[in-house]
Amino acid sequence: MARAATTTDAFNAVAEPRRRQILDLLARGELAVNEIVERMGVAQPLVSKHLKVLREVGLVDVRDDGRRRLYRLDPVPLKPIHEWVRGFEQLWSERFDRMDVVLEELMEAENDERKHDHDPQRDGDAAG
Amino acid sequence: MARAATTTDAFNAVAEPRRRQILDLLARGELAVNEIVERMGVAQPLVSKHLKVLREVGLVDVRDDGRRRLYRLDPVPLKPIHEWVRGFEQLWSERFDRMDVVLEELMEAENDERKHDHDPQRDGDAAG
DNA sequence: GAAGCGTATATCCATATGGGAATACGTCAA
DNA sequence: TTGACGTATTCCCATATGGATATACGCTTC
Repeated sequence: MARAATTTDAFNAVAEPRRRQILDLLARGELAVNEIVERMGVAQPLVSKHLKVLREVGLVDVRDDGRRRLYRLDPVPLKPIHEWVRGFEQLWSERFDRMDVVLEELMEAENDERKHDHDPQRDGDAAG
Repeated sequence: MARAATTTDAFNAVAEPRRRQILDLLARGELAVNEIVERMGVAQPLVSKHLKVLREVGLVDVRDDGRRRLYRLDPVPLKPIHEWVRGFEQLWSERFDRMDVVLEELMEAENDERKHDHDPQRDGDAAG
């Protein structure tokens, strides 16, 4: 019945453009409510409401500072979104129209993760 | 006023779990409505409704086949989501604890985007 | 304590959602 | 044509949204 609450998960929370905008702002660093209000040009109560939604899905943390409240980004709840969409990436990306390249990149990525030992000179070729 | 329509963009369309499920199913290949209904175990009119939303945001294409309608995935509208979330990836991912690697990957991505201009007549060359 | 600031909460409203049920529509088989 | 099938559409409802406005709360300074 009715649409799922915006506080259900990050998918729903982030469907609202202004909430994405807030997250974009907070990506640069901690901000007080009023600073967000000024940068966005919307009413303060509205910003507080959006922040509440973001808090409830864990996308932001709050910290008291005198009579101000400083909000900080917590990107972790975005992970499921990233992972879900990522599964479709190969279906649109030009980078993936040749399977050998795809596999090569995947293996490089795995190697990077496993031994943190990547090749320092690989800028003259490829993709060109 | 009121929440933005589900048909506003992919962000809103995809906020609904069943719609993500449909896209997951279609990622494997074209499906008729009834096949989706069976795999999801929900009422047929509901599936048709969800498909309509997905159609309106361009996430699926339809094709008539006798009295059936075959739905096919079109992942392109997911791109903005992927790109937006990707901007936050470095904030949680282990792969990004080495800044040099991060910067290198970002520059590659930018180059890829800028050169989108690649030769339309030949698809067998370059890129590798 | 009073005033003022920064922020959160409470109403109010129009809107349209996801679901269920019933039904209309188009196509194929007798 | 008649019927069955596969899909889409219509009507109904409870729900809660985003925004506007007004107000309450907590802290700080006087």
